[in-house]
Amino acid sequence: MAQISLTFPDGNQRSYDAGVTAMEVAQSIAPSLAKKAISATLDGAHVDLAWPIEADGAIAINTMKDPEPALELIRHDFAHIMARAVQELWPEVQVTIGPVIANGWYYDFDRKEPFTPEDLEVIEKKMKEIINLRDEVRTEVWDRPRAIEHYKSNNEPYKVELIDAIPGDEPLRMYWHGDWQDLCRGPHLQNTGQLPADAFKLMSVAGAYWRGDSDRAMLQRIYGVAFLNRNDLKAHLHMLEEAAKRDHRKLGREMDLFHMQEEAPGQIFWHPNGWTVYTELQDFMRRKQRAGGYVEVNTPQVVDRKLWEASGHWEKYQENMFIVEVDEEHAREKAVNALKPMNCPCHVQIFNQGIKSYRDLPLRMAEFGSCARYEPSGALHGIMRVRGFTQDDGHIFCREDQIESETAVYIEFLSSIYKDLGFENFKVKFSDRPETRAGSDEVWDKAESALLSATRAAGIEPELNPGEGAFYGPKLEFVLTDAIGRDWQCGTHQVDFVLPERLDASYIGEDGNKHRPVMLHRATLGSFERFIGILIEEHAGKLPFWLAPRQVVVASIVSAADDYVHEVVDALRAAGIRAEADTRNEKINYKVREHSLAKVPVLLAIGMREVEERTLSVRRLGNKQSTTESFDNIVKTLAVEATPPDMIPS
RNA sequence: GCUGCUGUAGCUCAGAGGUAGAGCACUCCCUUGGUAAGGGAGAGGUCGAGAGUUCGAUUCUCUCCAGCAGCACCA
Repeated sequence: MAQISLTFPDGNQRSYDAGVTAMEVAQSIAPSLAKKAISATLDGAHVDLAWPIEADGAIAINTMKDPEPALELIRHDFAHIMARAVQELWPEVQVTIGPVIANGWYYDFDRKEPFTPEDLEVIEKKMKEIINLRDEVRTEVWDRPRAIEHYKSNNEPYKVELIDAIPGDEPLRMYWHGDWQDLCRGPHLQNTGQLPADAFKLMSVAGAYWRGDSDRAMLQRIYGVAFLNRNDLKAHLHMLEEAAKRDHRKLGREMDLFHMQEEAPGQIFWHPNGWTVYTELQDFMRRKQRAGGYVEVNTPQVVDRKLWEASGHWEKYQENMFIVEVDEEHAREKAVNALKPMNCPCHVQIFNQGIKSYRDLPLRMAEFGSCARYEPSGALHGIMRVRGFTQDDGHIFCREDQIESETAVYIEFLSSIYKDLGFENFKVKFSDRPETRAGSDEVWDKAESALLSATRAAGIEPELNPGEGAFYGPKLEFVLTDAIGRDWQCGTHQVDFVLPERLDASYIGEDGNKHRPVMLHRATLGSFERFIGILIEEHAGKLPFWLAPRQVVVASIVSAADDYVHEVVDALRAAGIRAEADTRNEKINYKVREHSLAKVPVLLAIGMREVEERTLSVRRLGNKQSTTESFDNIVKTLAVEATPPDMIPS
C-alpha cells in the first residue's frame, strides 16, 4: 500500500498508509487526542475526521479548543439538527439548503404553513432531544446517478437541482445524523452529542427566495445562532440588545431629531435638532470641498424625460424613478418629467455650457444634490435607505491620463473627511469589469489599473469584488465599520466612460481637436441621511460636541438664579455655542436626568453659590461628577471645543 | 416587490363582539429643591384607511396603506 507523509503543526512528520483518516491519525498520536478531536485542517482546508487522506500534506487535529473550526462545525451540525427536527415534527416539509453564516446558520424550508414563533420553541425543544440521543454522524460518497435517483424517488426536487448545480467532477457526499440524511459537503462532528445544547437559539423566520432568485419560489428561512458555550451565547444576545439601543430610529425619536410618516414613506421630516446636525455636517463638507478644489453647483429637481433618455436612465433606471406628468394646456401630449435620481446628467449640462479647454481639466464639480429614487418598499430602513435624500455628490471631468492622479487626490480628500468625523479605519472595495459593459477592454485595463495603483499608493490594499463594476466603468467603494462591527458603504468613486459620450461632453485638447473627457463619479458621505444615521449609531446618540444639536443647557437650581442663567446663555450664544436655558420649576435632579437622556453634552447648573461667585457647576454627559469653573473660563473652553475638526488650528 | 409579523393617547404598551385603559410626556396648582424622576389635579384617542359579516365591529373577514424582520433590489 502506498505511503503518505503528514506534517504536524510542530514540524514533525509521520508516514501513514494512503487513505488513512484524520481520526486514525489522531489515534496514532494519542487516544486522548482522538477522544477530543472534532475535525482536522489539511493544507488549510477544513476536513472531516472520517475522510480518507490520499496525499502528503500538513495536518492539524482540531478540538473544541480551536474556536474557528469548532464554531464552524457546531453551527453546521446545528443546521442539520434543526432540519432533522423540522422534518421529524412535520414530515411533509422539504429541506433545501442550510449554510453557516456569521454567528450561526440558517436553513431554508419549503412548507405551506408559515412557521410561527411558537413553532421555533417546539423546534428548539426537539433539537435538544435529538442532541441528547447522541447519534453517530456518518458519511459516504455517492455517485451522481445514485444521489439523483435517491432524491427523485423521495420527491425532493430542490436537492436534485442542487446536485445538478454541483460541478461534475466533485464527489457527492451524504451525511447521516442518526437516520436523518442530507446532501452536504461537510465536514461534521462525529456525534450529535458533541453539540452544546445550551449555547444555541433560534432567532427568527423570514422568507427567502430559492437560490436567491426573486422569480422563484419563496421558501421559509429559520435563522439560528450558536456558540461554544452558554456564556458566549449570552454575550451575543446582550450585544444585540445594546445594538438595539443604538438604533438611529429609536434615538432619532428620543433626541427629537426627525420623524417619518405614512404620507411620505422613505422621506424625512427633519426637526430643528436633526436639521442642526445636518446643516453643521453640510457646512463642514462645503468647507472641505472648497479646500479640495471643487466648484459647487446646483441643478434642477424635475427634468424632462428627454435628458433621461439621452443619459440612459430612462432605459436602465426608470422603475426607480418618480415620474411626473403635467398637462400643458396647448400641448398635444403630456409633458413627462422625472425627479432626478442622480445628479450626473445635470452636471454634464453645466460642463457642456461654453467650450471647455484641456486647461479647464480636471474640473471638480460638486453638488449637495437632492435625489428622489423610488426604492422598493421592502428596502426602506429608517434614514439609512430612503426615497428622498441628498448626496454629497461630485463629478470630476478629466482626461484619461488624469484618472490615477485624481483618484489619489480623492482618496486623500476622503480620508481626511473620515478622519475628521472619527472614522479612522475604513475598508476599500474594488469592483472590476462586469460581463456586460461598455467600452473597449483596452480602456478598462487602463481605468482598472489607475484605480488600483492610486489606492495602493495610498497604502490601502482593496478587497476585490470581481465583476461587480458598473457597466460604464470600474469603481471603488469605501466602507465604514461602526462601533458594533456592522459595515456601511458610504463613499464611492467610479470611472465613467459612457455618460460623457451619451451626453456629448467634450473639450478642446492641446492639439486643437475635440476630445471626450472621462467622468469620475464620487461621493464621500454618500448621502447626508445615511451618514447621519451612521453617526447616531456609531456614537449611540452622543454626538461629538461640534455636531451636537443642543451643546449646552444652562439649568437653574433655584429661580433666584434665573437672571444669571440667561446671562450665561447669552454669552455662550455670542461665542457661537448652541445653548439653551432651563429655568423650569423643576428640581435639578429632574433636569439632569432629562438632559442626560436627551444626550446634551454639557449641563451647566446654577444655584445661589454660583450666582455669588460668578461660577458655574459643569456636568458633562457620562460623568457623574461635576466641577466648578469660572464664567469666563467656561465660555472660552466651550468655544474651543465647539470648533469643527477642520477648523482647529494645527 | 416577495414571505411573515405588527398598527390602540406624543412615547412605551395593556385590553375586549356591547363604541377604551396604564405609566411617562403635556397643561394648571402647590413646592425654590444642589446633580438621573417632589406632590396634587386636569386635558388628551373616528383603536392605520375602506368595505363586508353582525342587532351591534376598534375586536371577526377581505382589500388597501404604513412599519418591522429577512429575501430580492441598491448607478
